Amino acid sequence: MPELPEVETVRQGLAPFLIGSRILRVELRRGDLRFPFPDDFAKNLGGRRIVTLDRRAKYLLAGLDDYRTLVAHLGMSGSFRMEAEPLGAFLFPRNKNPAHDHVVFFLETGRLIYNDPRRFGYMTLASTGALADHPFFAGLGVEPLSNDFNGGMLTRLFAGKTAPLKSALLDQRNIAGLGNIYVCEALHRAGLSPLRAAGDLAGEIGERLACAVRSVLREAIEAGGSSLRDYRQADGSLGYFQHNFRVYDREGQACVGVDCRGTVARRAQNGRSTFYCPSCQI
DNA sequence: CTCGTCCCCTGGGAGC
DNA sequence: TGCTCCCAGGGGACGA
Repeated sequence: MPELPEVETVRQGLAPFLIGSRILRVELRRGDLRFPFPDDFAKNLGGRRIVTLDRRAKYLLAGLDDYRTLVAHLGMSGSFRMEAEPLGAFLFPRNKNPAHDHVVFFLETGRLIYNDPRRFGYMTLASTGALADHPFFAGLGVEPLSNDFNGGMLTRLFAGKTAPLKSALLDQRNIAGLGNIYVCEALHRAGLSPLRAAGDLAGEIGERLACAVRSVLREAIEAGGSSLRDYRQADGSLGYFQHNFRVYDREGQACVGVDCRGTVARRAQNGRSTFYCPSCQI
């Protein structure tokens, strides 16, 4: 489900409820998600105050007052929702099967519930100061919305790589936070074929791709992310960037590129669907 | 190292 | 209506 824009949208939605709020207790309804919860996970969270809420790649990071950080990854189908009354109506997305509510955080500000049908998500506690060295983060690539990310660095990053552009962009060790949707969308915006070798980016083309990546991510965050199946914003409302897809899930439809008469195609790369226009992506 | 394939899990939609 | 098959916003473990 969630790529960088969705996680960022969730972060922004949860921040007012979480930052400054104390965790009264945590209820684990099963012992594992993708991985087992660490020993004493719930116990160690009880009584802590959340002081920061950040995002790295597709991870949510809740910094605690004991210099540890609650790390959460939503996998494909994970979602957080906040049930709180101060804002009026209960914030309760109706589409969630309560059988998949796996973790409940009882906060001073309400209940924060983690729901995840496929259980590809995971959570852990890590030392805040050593986060960069944690196995989840040590190998992660550049944040595409950071100042470090631009055409020159992208060209250098991909230099010598024989993997197709699609795979290189999806690889979290290169750029952290892109997923299948936004890779497809960025490549279309840049007019680049997903099949082209990554090492092949000349200077001006690298700049075009970097700009496309940044613009699609920024616009998606602005739109509250993309709601396909399970994704909702933290308050249960839908994102609407899916209405702006140019290629993703548009197989057989007309390319929306200016002056392009092509048709959107789909093919498998690394076991996932790539959507692209063979006419204007070269 | 770098690639591709398979797998984890549940649910929704298409087709018969 | 009900079954089967395919597919899905992620990513880790393999083997070549």
